[in-house]
Amino acid sequence: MIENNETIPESNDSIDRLIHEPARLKIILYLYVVESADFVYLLRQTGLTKGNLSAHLQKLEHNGYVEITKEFLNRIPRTLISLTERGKTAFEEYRVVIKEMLNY
Amino acid sequence: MIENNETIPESNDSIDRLIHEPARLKIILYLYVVESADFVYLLRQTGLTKGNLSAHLQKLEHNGYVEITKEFLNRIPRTLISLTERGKTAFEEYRVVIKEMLNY
DNA sequence: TCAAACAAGTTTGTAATGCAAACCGGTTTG
DNA sequence: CAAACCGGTTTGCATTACAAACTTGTTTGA
Repeated sequence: MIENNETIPESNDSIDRLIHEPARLKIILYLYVVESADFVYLLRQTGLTKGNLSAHLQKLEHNGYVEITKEFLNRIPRTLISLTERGKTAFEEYRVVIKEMLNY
Repeated sequence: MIENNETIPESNDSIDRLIHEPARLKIILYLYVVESADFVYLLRQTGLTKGNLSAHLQKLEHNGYVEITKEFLNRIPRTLISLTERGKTAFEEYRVVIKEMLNY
């Protein structure tokens, strides 16, 4: 039923939860400076477990924030990950939002 | 079932998830400037639903970040919420951590 | 007068999420 | 040629955020 005259929550939450999640924030921070990294590198840098990293990367990929390409480097698979333009922009916007919130 | 989490110091320089959650971050931001607010005020300011606000406040209270006192103002209940010293410190530390992270 | 509406929260049910263990296909090693 | 190893992915589980439903008490109004 329709009800309740409570304040309508502002749908404009503005914090991008996809980036906000600490594990993904870490990932993005690395990608932002490196421009391209492979799975193993991120694994070491972030300290996440493999499963965890894999899941987060897939989430980022599904949202178009990162691009994942797989290649073989003399028979060994190699997964390259890079921030897309969209991901880069989203991160920059996220940073602005947080900065304003915490005002510094 | 594992219980208890009293006073686990956020020792490491990792992100304090209790503050990091957007809904609670909002709450804390208001409390940080206002020093004391009532439930209804926070409700309007944050745009959260009542249930949601209630749950988050309880979580903050259980971790000693806020103090909740209930009083009656001519028969009407009034819930006052304020940041504790611990909460204030935690927030300031959180801000430093985020700042460092995003200010590479 | 008393029931219906309202106000201020709390509790409950559920869907989404993060996490690590288990798994998998291929490769190297002993 | 089996066992260990690598680079990931999938699965199962515990936690969480969220809003609906409920609760307790007060005001309104017919």
